[in-house]
Amino acid sequence: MLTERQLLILQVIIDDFIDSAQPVGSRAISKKEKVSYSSATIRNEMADLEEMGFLEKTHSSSGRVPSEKGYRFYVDHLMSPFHLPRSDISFVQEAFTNQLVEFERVVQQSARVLSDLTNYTSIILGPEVYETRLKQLQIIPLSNYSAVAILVTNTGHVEHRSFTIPVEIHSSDLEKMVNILNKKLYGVPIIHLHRKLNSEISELLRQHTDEFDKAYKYLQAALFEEQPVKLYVGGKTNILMQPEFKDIEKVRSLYSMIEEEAEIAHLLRHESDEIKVTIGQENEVKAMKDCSLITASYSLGDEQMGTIALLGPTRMEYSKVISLLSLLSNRMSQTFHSWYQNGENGE
Amino acid sequence: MLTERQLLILQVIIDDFIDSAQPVGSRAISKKEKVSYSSATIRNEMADLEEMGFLEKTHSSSGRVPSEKGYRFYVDHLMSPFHLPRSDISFVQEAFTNQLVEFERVVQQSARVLSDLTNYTSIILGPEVYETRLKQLQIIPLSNYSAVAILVTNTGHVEHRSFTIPVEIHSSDLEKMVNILNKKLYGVPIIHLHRKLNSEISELLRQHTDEFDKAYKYLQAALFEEQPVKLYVGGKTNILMQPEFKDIEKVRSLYSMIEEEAEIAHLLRHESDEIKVTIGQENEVKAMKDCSLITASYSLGDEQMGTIALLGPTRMEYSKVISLLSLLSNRMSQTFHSWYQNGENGE
DNA sequence: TTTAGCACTCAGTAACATCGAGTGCTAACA
DNA sequence: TGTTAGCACTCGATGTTACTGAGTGCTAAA
Repeated sequence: MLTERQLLILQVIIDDFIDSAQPVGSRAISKKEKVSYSSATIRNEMADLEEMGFLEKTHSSSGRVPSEKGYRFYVDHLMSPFHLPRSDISFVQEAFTNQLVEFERVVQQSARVLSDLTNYTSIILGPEVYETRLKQLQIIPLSNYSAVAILVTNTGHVEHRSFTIPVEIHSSDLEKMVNILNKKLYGVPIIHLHRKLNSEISELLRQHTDEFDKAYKYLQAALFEEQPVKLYVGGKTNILMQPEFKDIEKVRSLYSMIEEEAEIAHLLRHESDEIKVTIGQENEVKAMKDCSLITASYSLGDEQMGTIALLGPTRMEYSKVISLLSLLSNRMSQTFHSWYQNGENGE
Repeated sequence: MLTERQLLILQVIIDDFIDSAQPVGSRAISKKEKVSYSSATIRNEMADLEEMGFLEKTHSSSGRVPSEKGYRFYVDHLMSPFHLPRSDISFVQEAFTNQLVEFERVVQQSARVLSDLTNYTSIILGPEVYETRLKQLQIIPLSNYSAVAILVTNTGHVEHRSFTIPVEIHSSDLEKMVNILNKKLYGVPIIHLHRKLNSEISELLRQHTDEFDKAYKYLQAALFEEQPVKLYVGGKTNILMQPEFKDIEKVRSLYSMIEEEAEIAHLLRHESDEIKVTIGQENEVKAMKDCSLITASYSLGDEQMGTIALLGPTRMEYSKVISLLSLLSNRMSQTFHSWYQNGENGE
């Protein structure tokens, strides 16, 4: 077990290192207000803390640097709560006072806020709204050969796709089909659309002509293909400001990782509604072994909608980032909740 | 004037440097097949070429490096035409064989193709279709308090925006208004929408109730706000592979430049339908002083729709890039043309 | 006019000394 | 017995010097 003094020293060292990015020496610590021991004492404690695996040296006569275990301990037990400055809080508030009435915009805006208020890269996953239901389906012919299909959900989300119409399909057929679909599918949760289509509806449609069948296939391809979850990334260049990314090679591997949307999406998705901190090697992905990822979820009532995250070096301002993520995830949930209430009752 | 021999030597030097990124020495040149002079002769010529400003030295005893003037001359007079490998050509073809029927997708795809086939960053501006006309306007109520407005053009482009409805406006009013708008605005070119709305239509609407007026204001804000032209960027990380961008500082300034969409858009827009090469300091923007930008336009008939561009270090494979841009811009124009024909006739 | 030859330049590298921030350890102190 | 002063030691960083070699410019001969 760690003594009070060790806890204090470890905390001060990590705080200092997070701030300065430089190995911390015993003398520097002994000079801190909070600490009233001589550098020699500190040195002894440091040696112990290193032996226990919380600190590391970059070379035999260097100051100490937190190990990943050190960060982990810091995050779990040591970190002092961060009070966001007024300016930051009002910056967040302002971002939400705009007439935002689309999920997409709120999410985009939030990503920007997160990266603007930190020196890290923000990643937001979602929103995946399980309660999203089909509001309306529409086909608008553009010519004899093409049309655009539009799908509107009760959350105001609009999905659209243009497609060419094979000659053998008449546009009136399409129209009829859309009418049928609208009747049958109104209010169906989007995530069940696919299934519902494949089971009931395709059966129903097949009772009509062959042309229907073909038209249906087209429509399905156009509108109901599995859509990957959206990823919003903000402040990609922030990473370049971190001294740990002076090495182009690191930057490259991290950037190309971020492009791998599927992988990121998988990484972000998380169960609990608590804030989760993943430090360095705790990350499954190699390219992130020098990074920490902090994730929080936003939700609609009990249902989780998505994840917001910040990606930075392991030397991260954990405390600040956690406060910020917490604030933002609440603010997002709140916003969505208020809409949804209206949407439900207002019909 | 330059002698034949000087032309040859300059060409070989620049070709070599583009390939190797290393200063080129006289000995290396004299060993090339095409060149049958001794290194001493080459040295003399090099000294002359340097005096004329086509070459530079990095230090007094280093090999030569092309100056910007050298590149300019190379691009204008020296470059040998590049034959794209079969594989590249078929790669481009394949990208266009998909069932692409939306401008956006074609453009996105093209940006990807460009960056995949080069080690540079691709930027595509547009499409700005002057012939785009309003096809249909729609308001779909989501609740008593909100609705989504959808605008569809004859090119299959869909624009949408959710908005909250103030209590004093009844949704049936909105509906009526949309009907009027649809009648009056059908077929109006999108770029004239704004004007038309402000002149004729608002007059017309004002003849109705006050509520109409308010609803109209809302709708206008929601749908017809000036939309900035879209920018598609591909292969941002490609820049990191270039040895001239080993310096993080350069990368950062370039990246933050690319984020300035308005500026980039302004830079890319270009008049002629020829391929335009801008080398180093010829660029107005400071952050691009070590870069070259090569732009080509794609069009619909005589009307230019937008610009495709590649951004890389001044040491660029000009020849290859020009061939590629030319191929792609043709391919894009062709594709759009074929749709548009259909769209026009098919009503 | 071309080229061989040679003196010269300078980035890059390696070897070596110096400096100083930091450590670990020991012995003295409260 | 816990704390601290003192000191020898370590090692990255920095600076000096010397050496190497790819490259040049110039001169003189072919």
